[in-house]
Amino acid sequence: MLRTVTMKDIAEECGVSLSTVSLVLSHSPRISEPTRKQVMETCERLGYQPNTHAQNLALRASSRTLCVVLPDLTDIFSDPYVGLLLNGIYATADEHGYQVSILRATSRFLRKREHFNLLKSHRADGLLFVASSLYDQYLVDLDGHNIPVLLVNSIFPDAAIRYVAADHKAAGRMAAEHLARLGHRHVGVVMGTNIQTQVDLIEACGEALVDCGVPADQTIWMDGRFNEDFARKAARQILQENPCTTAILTTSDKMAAGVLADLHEAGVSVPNQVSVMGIDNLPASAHLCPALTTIDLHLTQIGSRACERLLAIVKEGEKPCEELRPVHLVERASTAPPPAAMATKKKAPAARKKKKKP
Amino acid sequence: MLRTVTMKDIAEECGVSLSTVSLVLSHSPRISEPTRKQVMETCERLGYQPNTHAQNLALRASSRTLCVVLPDLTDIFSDPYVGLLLNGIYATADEHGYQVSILRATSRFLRKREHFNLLKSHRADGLLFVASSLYDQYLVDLDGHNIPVLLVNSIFPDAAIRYVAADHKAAGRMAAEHLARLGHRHVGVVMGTNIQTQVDLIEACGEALVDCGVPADQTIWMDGRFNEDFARKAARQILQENPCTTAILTTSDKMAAGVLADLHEAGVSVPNQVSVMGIDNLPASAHLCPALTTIDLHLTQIGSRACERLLAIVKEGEKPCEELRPVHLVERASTAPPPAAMATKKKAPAARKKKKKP
DNA sequence: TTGAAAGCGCTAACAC
DNA sequence: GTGTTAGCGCTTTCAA
Repeated sequence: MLRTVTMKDIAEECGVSLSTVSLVLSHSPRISEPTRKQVMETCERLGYQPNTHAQNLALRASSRTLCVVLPDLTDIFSDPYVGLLLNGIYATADEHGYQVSILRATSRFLRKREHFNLLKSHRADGLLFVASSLYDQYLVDLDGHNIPVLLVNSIFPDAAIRYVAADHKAAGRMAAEHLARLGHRHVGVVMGTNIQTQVDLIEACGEALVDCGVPADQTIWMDGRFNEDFARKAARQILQENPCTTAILTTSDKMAAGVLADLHEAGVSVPNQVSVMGIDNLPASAHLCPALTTIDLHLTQIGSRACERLLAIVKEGEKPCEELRPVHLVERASTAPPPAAMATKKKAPAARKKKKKP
Repeated sequence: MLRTVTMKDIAEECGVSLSTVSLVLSHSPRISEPTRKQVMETCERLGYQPNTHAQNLALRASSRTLCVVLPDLTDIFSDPYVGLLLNGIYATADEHGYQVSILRATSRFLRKREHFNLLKSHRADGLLFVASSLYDQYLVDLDGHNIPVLLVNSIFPDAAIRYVAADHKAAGRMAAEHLARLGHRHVGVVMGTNIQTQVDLIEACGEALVDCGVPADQTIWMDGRFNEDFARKAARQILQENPCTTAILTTSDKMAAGVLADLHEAGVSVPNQVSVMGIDNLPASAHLCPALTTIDLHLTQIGSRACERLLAIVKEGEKPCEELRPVHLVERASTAPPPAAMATKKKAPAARKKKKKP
């Protein structure tokens, strides 16, 4: 085991006082070169490492740590959406010499209102909330307290909490326009609505669709859980309800993968019969079959930017922050013009093998 | 901002001494009920929260924190492989009331040998290394020091470091046997060899293939980087080198996704013309087209188990740990018997459109 | 049952 | 230049 060596040990070993050692270690200029050298060397030799707790205590100061709070889902870390955000957060925290600590908003966490305690107990200098949903009503508490807190790629409508998020309205519009431009007139949308940014996205999408001349009643909206399984079922149902559907838009790449899988199973060819589009641009989406057309939310950048803004708040104090970041269309193989028969405005009889609902 | 309230504040407010407050908070039985109540209530009212640094310092003790060290790859968090391991680690740490802190082995980290410092500075009670490769020679240092360290799903051949890992040899054997059982006689293997467990896996796989009657010279081995892009190229090359190939095994699901994408692009039907198989069983693999046959390494469980073992070491001291965990075949749609023409032992002339290597 | 006091390892005035 | 000293907020004997 590593025996703990303290400043006192160094001082004794060198025959100097505690404060001399302290001064050397804090790079004070008013220390003679020989003493400095001797002390440094002894530290090296004995493997001295300051006790962080003592240091933080004496500095009555920050632990130079940011906390990321994740929802308490057992599989939260294996979600690449979260991962991308974390990539950015870590990179930026690192650059600024900050540690980051990831916590989950378990029921215990919420009961004890740990988000406050983290700050009070000096375990964190600031808090980043990632992937929080509209259900996370505890966030409302954060409003007003002027606490160094920031939401990463989410928005909380009921409270004035800082955020950095992708411009989801732009994303929704962009997706709608892309599909409309290709000629799609019957689209199905698979979405989750438990997150404000999603709500914004689909609202903008709906409007844009109408603006582009797609009659509102030709669009089917399927609302449900944010995973592949729901998406699979939703895809099937959309094609049953309206066999004329030539495009399915999902509000996440993860769901798009589910749709793709379902269509593959059902023998529906993508993009020849049906186009599929996602939102997020996860790394894996480029390697789906076919490669997925999507809107790049630049999640890593959002994480990075969020961390930057939070750090500014931590260091310089109170500041509002409501930053919407640009998004971009990534066109790949999963979208194409609708099949000829479908492209016409008049509802052509569908030549598809999907069986109708009994 | 939150004003810091200390034990002293509570003591004064209640008109008792500091130590009384301390005793109350540590649930000492020798405190009168009225005092206890009064103190507790005041803590509640004033929102008292102990200063962790002071506490840790006084306890000259653990910070009840485990550190996870990840390789310094910018996209490390969005890798679901890592995510699954983290899921397990976090769940278990939580259960035991431990925090976890994730660090990246940046060059600065290595230069300063932070893995030692984390322990010395009491920022961590134990260390978990995740996704480390054979290149991470700094791990060799860990040997001998009897430090609370454990490798998660990796093995380091040059040093005696504790580990909990999937039984990769079993996985290799299982995969080989599955393909052989289906009747495949010409298989291509796409692999990475910068990780000991991978080396073990492919060795076992190669032996099993031969044992099952697949002549060694009918197997093509492609070694390279651990990502989709390499896998895509490798797949193409395998089919060029041996158009008789009826099955491609990759040593990770991620690479399998790349192979699937490449075959899709090349118009090769999976599993009708070529079977594809992965290793890991990532959540997304069930939603690939077609759904991927793979070996489940139970990564979440490995993370969980690794954390458990480390915790035992932290609490009870030195213990060796070399634990190999069972793995299981997950049969899905991407594997099937080879096409009839290929199944015969005699090399039938290939009726495939892939062009031969010149 | 409660209080006083020492000490955890470090920082930062201030004195020499 | 270097040493002395008083905290930082908490735990924990030991006394009262």
